[in-house]
Amino acid sequence: MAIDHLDGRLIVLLAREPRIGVLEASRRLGVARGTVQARLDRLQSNGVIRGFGPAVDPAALGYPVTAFATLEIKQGQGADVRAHLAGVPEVLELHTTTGHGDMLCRLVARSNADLQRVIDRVVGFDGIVRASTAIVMENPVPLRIIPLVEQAAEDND
Amino acid sequence: MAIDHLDGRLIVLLAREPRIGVLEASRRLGVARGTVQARLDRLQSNGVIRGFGPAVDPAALGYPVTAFATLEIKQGQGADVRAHLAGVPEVLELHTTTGHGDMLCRLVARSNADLQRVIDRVVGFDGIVRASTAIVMENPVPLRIIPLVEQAAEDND
DNA sequence: CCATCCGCTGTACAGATTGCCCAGCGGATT
DNA sequence: AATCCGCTGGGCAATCTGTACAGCGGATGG
Repeated sequence: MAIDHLDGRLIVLLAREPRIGVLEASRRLGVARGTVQARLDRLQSNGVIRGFGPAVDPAALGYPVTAFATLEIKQGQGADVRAHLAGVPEVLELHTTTGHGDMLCRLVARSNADLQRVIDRVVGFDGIVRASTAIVMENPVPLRIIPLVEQAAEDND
Repeated sequence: MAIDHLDGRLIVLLAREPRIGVLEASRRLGVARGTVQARLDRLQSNGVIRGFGPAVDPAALGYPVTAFATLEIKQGQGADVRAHLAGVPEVLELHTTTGHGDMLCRLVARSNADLQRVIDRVVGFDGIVRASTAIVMENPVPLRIIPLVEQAAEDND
């Protein structure tokens, strides 16, 4: 479950240069190929590495606007709302949370005007009481994991 | 920039089975290998596909708690706050937004107790006026892109 | 102190894949 | 009618993958 230093270096290496294969990785890390293969297998069956899916940029697909919506849900409607939101392609992510709202979701849209359409579709569902939306202007820190991996690796030296 | 139906099928296929190579993909899609290679190259130079980095699960690394913090920033301190937050490994993502707060960031922590430490570190910086945190309880829709890809592909049939 | 287990190393081999190239073909454009 | 462009189908050498094996050293347990 916890990762050691070599695991950390391997993950960081794969994150930086995803196209390299096992053999090249073993050369870079200075270990035998079998070791890298064993580590990779372990990391994947561990669930530490979920997969190597393509990282698609919504902006390049024509959805340059991102927003976060905080939703307030009518008691007992949670399941229905989840199913509703799961059916909206522009909902990239949905969390249930503590705090002021009950749910937080990440949305994308083709434009600010289009965002209105998306929000209407999202909140146009019985069970959603109120929604407040924050439009993303800038993304100074894009979703990242490497610093955390490095810290986790150091913790287990 | 826009993607056609074949691009869409290719992305979906890669997302479902990331380990398959170009040759296998061409067999599945029923097109020539060169076509898949050309499409992949184009998608990557387009920026539609940013890469194939490993998807690391913070929970498996020992950080099972996720939270979103809305930050209010003192005017003119934006750049400093960004740099500060970029230096905290537990900050996985940071956006500047419209609306009530000025920034929204995604945090992870080893436990609810550890979350306190992370938040203290995040907000313990001159320039951050106020922070409100929502702890994630459930994640009914994990970060996804396939439905959007399918929609974008259909739009360009 | 000794036996055992486990992970890493280094090597080997057949089979599959990659990167690259080319000629031909059909649809769309001009 | 001429041209451009993307896709096809084929071929080639070089590389990588999957898999297996024996040896080695450190850690564990008796």
